[in-house]
Amino acid sequence: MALDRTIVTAVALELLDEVGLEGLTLRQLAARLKVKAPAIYWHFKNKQDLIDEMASSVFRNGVRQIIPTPGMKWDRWAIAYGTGLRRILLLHRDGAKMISGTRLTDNSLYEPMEMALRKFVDAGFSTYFAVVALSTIYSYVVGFVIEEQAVHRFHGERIESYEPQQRALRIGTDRLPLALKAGDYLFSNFDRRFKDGLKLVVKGIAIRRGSEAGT
Amino acid sequence: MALDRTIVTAVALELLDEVGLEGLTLRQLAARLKVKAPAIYWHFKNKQDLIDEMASSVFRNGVRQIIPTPGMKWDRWAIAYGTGLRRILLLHRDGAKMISGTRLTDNSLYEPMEMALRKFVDAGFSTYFAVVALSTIYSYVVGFVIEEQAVHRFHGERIESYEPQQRALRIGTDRLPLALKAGDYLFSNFDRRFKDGLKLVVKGIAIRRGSEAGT
DNA sequence: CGAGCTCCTTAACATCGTTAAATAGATTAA
DNA sequence: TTAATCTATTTAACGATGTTAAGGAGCTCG
Repeated sequence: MALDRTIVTAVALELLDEVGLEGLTLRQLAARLKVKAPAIYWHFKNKQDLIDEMASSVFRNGVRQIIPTPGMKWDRWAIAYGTGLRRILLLHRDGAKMISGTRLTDNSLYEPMEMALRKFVDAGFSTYFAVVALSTIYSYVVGFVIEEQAVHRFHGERIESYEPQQRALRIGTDRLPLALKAGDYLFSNFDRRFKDGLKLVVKGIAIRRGSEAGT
Repeated sequence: MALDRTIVTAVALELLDEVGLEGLTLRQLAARLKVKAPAIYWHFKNKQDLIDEMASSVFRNGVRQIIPTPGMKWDRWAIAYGTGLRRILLLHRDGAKMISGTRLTDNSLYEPMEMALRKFVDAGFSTYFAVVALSTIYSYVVGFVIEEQAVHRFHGERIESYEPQQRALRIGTDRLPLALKAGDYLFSNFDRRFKDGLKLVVKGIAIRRGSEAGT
């Protein structure tokens, strides 16, 4: 009855948060919608089509967070872009994996991209280097959050084999002191490490701005 | 008979190259090994265990490419590390996705990590910033190659909806000139864009070296 | 010779994505 | 008003998947 792509997508995202991307099945989703599984095929071509729509929906809802603010200087905005992008990916369990495996064909996403590139170009970047800058931040964020969500699954819970003690046991105490210590930084305080990595990328963009790319 | 984890893993990687991560099934793998599917369970706890081993194997074989050379300056090596890491991920279809979804628990990987961190620390970085630097490159590379392999699946073939013309149609010609032009850069010449992004990251590491992180 | 271990097969299970066909309800056309 | 058409779903089924249980062949060693 009152069943359309929007509602199916919304409920699918709820289910995603509970069972993860692997656990997301059409039968479970259908049950939540008080419907049988094949009914979903009236609204979506197949499961991938549904997942594409889920990803697009998440992006569409969050895109405001990463649209350039007119007055803001390019480097401050670049930080805001990376931060906002991460926040979007963290909105749902396995968010980064979901989005990375998806073709974001939603046309409404090209306009924010245009604005983002414009921000760089207006600051004096070539179009090519604007693309490099933007996509480098994007790659960094997606890569970071995929790792983050592999450890944190959602908010809170941790996965056993990432427990510091387990890791320490495998490494041994003496021979690899740096690798051992690295665990403290790698598996806790993701916020801080993310921010520091992002700052570093933006600094790199700034410094390579004049010297055009490829040199 | 002559069936062990090494052989199963090797054949699984061959199969991966032909069918991709989604198409990789235990029955197909078993057929190649001239064996029935449950035989695999003698050597591996389950499918994830197999995939973990595949990923670890790829890494173990390629790790030499990303081990620091003693004489090399840290920033030149950082470039070599990113480049080598990408090459490893590109060795197999869906390589980046495979590795990103995997816990690399192989103990033999901690030693290269130790050496990598040592390279940074010896150059004057704090342990924390060495971790930030290394993991930032890692995240960037993984994120980049996931995208790259979504477009290129393997070497050569391209996926239809990424075809420039298709994209141009969706975007429209006039209103979003930068987003349109971006397609040229985003979907061709991955080598160049990767290298430029990597350079940018390494430059960022260099500049933030003195000013400790978190500031 | 026989017990036990290693490694594989046969058989089966629940579950999955997906398709085909039937069907109820609403809308439209005659 | 009735017949036809369209929309949205159900029922039934298919082939395929990961995985488990039980059994059996072949080797090793007491």
